[in-house]
Amino acid sequence: MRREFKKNPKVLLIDDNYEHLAGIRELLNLEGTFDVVGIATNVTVGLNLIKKYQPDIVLLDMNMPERDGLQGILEISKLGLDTKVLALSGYDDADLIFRAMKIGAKGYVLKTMASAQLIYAIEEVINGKIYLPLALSSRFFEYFQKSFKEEVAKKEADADEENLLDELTQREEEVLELLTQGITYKGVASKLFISETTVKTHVNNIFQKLQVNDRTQAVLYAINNGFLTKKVRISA
Amino acid sequence: MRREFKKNPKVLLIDDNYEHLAGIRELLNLEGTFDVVGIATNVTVGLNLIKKYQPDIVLLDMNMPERDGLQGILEISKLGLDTKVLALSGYDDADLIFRAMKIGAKGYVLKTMASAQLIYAIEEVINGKIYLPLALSSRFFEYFQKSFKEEVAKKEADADEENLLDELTQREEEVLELLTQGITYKGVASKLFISETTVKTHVNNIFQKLQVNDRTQAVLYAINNGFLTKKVRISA
DNA sequence: CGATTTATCGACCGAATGGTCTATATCTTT
DNA sequence: AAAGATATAGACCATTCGGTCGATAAATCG
Repeated sequence: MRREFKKNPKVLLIDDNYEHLAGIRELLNLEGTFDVVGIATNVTVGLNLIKKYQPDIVLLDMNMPERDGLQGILEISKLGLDTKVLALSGYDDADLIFRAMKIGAKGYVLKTMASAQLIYAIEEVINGKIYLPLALSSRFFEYFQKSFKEEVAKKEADADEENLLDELTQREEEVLELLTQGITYKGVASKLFISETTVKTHVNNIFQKLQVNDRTQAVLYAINNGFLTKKVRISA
Repeated sequence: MRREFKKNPKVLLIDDNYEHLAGIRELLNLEGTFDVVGIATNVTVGLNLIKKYQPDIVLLDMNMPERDGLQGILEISKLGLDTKVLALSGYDDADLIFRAMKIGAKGYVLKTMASAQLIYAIEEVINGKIYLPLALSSRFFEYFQKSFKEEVAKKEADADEENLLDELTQREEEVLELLTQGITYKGVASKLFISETTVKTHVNNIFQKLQVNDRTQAVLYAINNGFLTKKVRISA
């Protein structure tokens, strides 16, 4: 038996640029510590190869026509194997990086990066880590914070501006909650053990306090102002 | 004038551990390229100092009693100055890191890290970059992906299960969209230049397709099944 | 204690809603 | 050409909705 004692990790490459594909294969073969078990120039073929060889890691180009890289990540993860995906891209598009990481890519490297860094990234990912070069993680975090900036600003504004929902009495909240389930006045009356007239009185008060004219608008206001999620709201 | 030609960046420290506070001040003074303009052992005092000295960067301890670090970040950002916040913590708590970065911390370093790395982090942040050491960004990404895992899984499930909204014809969608704004039949009729009877016919068809009995339930179904965000939905 | 808020209820009324049945004109699909 | 889906519309009717006025009782607040 002339085999290595330590089995090499299986690597699969997907990239629509065949030259680049061949280049990486060559690089990894020279390195000698990886087995490139397959290459594909599109996701469809790649998926079949993954099913067949169950590689430890897939280097997946993000910038491909038709079925793009993001979709590819999702479909690979849908296979249910524990194949890791290392995203490859020619550009440091923050949005692309963000979305790729969000849906489960274990790393993201640029094609322009040095071979040594690519090797390192592959090793890290295979070892169960997540690897994003400093330059890219920087872009990622800018985008990440930007995408949450509105949310944070809104939360601050929400805290400042008085919520009309706070004007409601307990009983009115109960009525509103039932209204948001599309229950009729008669139904609300029987659920709360009060008369239909009383329900109507409460509803009228609710409308005035929320400054709306009908139940649909009241329900919309309630939803948009966190009435349903009120009790489960996060602090920061 | 014996002043330096290049003005040193102003640094402010907030940490409830006074010894640690003094230690960092000493370190930065020795370094000679920073001006420590103030120190505070709680956020309240710190905020006043920030208002007074408008530092370029604040080193803010995350693990403080009472008003905690996260709240501190929010309040500093609320001041509207462009003071950057570098979070300090004794532990690599993924949740804390995630939330701190989410609400706008420009970096996050552990107290156990080497002085040189702290200096480097401060410099990076002052230069407008976001700095997260590899070890912490790794933790961050694990947490990040975990928190999106459910969302992704749900999105896949959503794609599988047929959405009753897809049964609607174009015209019915238009009608439903107006219904979700709480517009009356008469109003919908005039907006779509059709008779009220026709609106009612469409509405009836909508109810049957969505398996509901009234407009409130229809609106709720629409919202819960992404009707309003349908056109702006992200692909992956 | 008097004033205010809150919760309850009745009666009356007009407008809006929802259901059903029928019917016509287009347009697509088989 | 026949069948099916779609958009349009009228007639009729019961129910629901929303508004208004007034009224009682309990609780709270100053």
